[in-house]
Amino acid sequence: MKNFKRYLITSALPYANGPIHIGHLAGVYVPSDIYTRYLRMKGVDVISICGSDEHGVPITLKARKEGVSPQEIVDRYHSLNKKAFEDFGIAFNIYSRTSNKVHYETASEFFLNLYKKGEFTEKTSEQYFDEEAGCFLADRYIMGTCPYCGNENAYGDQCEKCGTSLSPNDLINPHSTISGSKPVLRETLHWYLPLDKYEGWLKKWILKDHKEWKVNVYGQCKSWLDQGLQPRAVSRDLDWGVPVPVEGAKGKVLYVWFDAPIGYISATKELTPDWEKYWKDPETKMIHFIGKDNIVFHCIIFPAMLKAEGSFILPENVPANEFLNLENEKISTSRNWAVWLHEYLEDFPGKQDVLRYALCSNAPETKDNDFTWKDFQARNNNELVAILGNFVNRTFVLTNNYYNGEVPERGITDENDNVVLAEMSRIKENVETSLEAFRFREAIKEAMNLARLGNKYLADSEPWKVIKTDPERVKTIMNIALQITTNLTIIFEPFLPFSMNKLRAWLNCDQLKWSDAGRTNLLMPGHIINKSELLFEKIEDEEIDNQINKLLATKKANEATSAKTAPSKDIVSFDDFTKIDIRTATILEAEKVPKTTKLLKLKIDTGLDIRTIVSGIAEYFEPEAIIGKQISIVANLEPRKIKGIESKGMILMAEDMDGKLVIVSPAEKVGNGSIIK
RNA sequence: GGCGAGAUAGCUCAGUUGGUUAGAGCGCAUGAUUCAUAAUCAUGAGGUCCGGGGAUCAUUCCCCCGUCUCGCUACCA
Repeated sequence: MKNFKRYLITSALPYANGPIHIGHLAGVYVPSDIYTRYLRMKGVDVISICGSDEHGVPITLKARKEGVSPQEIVDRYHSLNKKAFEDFGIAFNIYSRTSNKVHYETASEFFLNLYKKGEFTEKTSEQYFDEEAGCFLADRYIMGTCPYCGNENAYGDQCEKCGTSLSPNDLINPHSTISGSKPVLRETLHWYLPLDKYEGWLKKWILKDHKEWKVNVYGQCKSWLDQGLQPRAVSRDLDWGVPVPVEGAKGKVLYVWFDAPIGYISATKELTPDWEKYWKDPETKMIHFIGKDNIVFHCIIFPAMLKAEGSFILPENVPANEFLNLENEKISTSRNWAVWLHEYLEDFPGKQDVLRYALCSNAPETKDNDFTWKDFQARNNNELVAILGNFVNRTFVLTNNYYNGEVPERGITDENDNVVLAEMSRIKENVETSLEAFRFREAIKEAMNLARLGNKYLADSEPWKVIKTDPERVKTIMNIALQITTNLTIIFEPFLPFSMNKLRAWLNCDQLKWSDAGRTNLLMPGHIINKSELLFEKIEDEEIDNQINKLLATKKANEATSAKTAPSKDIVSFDDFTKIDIRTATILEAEKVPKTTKLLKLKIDTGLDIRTIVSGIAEYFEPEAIIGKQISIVANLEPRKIKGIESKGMILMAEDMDGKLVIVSPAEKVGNGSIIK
């Protein structure tokens, strides 16, 4: 096992188009913070790097929507998130941002280095250009009619109505969202990083040399490498981002995936003039904390960039977590389905550690997990309050009652005492092993065992009884209880820094080193401890109900807005309306179109004829289940070839907010071909 | 559609390089206890280890076929 001199910890740069939520915390920032704090307590040289990722198309879109500049958007979320992290006790050495000067310089320089070394390939391709606005259009800036569902507001990369992924060329009647004009195809030059060139090297580096990586991480890398890597464009036609620093690249910026990871480097530069020792000395151990959606970037693409540059070290490990759900549903920024960190801090002042504890205990380390407010409450009331807080409180009350806060002398210890004393260092080692292996759930559980040990020790030795018969013996018992309490301040420090800070103040003791954990003489006889308060408070049902109601309100609001989102269409004349031939029909046969996810091929009886209609409903209906159903169709729609099958007509569906489809059929059975009017 | 990961007690998760009674925490039940925020301690009940096949003396664990969840990917329509 290689011995490292220092650590470089990076945490995924949060995207500055929204606030931080519990999903980010559980997946990335809480584990990274625990790990960093642990290393600091060990006294090793470690820095923790993070910052806002502020480029990319979604930010420009949000800015446009709100009628402000992209800079205003990123300023807003950068300061919001930076403060929230600080208040939550995520102890980054620096929380930087990719819109600052150091980053522009660093990213340009990085690009130029590769450029000069000839690491890029250049390629021209045709892309849509807006002649009125005078710029190329990102896929998201192009709207048009979806060729599959007819939605007139489909984006160039995706139709949000039917969920289909599109390319801008698929759109019927494409128009620019900037000027509204019809875009034209124009040639544009881009630079590509030939990932294929690094395939062999990556295979060895990951598949052979890093078999210890988490199975989800390793598996996904293997899948990518087995499929073969393709060159990837590193530039885009956009005006928001780091300009491509070569001649003739006006209007081109570094693509955000290339730009963002360099943010780790520029943040380090901003932090210390010594940055190179963290990034270039092979005796530095670099760890990337990320979520599972980022695996490919951090395990394949960024390492390839670093390798291509040549002078940088590579990550030793990338402990990516899975995702956290909230009350059984996916967390979603756009749907406001989240517990936002800045709101939590307002709603639960002084309770940072409770959330840290709940998220760490239930971190999505091996699979997606669910956060519920009930679980949060239970973790607090049954574990933090009942086990940890209670033990601490018992020890303080007894010590203050019996000895006025003076730590008593430890006399002769009995067998049980010795077992308990020895157990402390065993727990320390267990926590250590778990942390080193990035098993944070296991680590925090083991830490809690120290408090359990304390409770059990008091229950077994019953000082409140013994005090009546053998006061000398009680001194030994309480000395041991106090040593356990002091050990708690070390063991729990990485997990619950706020509470341990309080506890140290009550114990009247300084912050100790990790290596002190397990020692049985941390508080010397005669040392005076202070009065204590409650380490944790119970959380009542009312507070939890408030939070749950808040979420229910969000749900309602979402339903209401989605009802509003379908704006009414233009008035049509009665004549126009009558042109549409809507009538009833019955499904005779239904089968899935092979090699598609959404398409069903239906044979229907329209009363006029038997015909074939292809419909994108396979995700919601089993073919067998809809055979015999009476439906409504548009019978005179222009036929269209879909997947090589001629589709004659369209089936009418009602679509709810989640995209769920429901068949529109007559309330009672009527003859096929009955006109709907 | 391709690929990756997951599916184990009411909940959140361990685990088994295949081997007699599958574990932990929380919840639940019962008992003990009162120093402690009804907090603690002990004991106990709870499981077709996603479904179906197969190989094996034996499998929750291996192989095959499915189902569900999540992620990545694909000019899938």
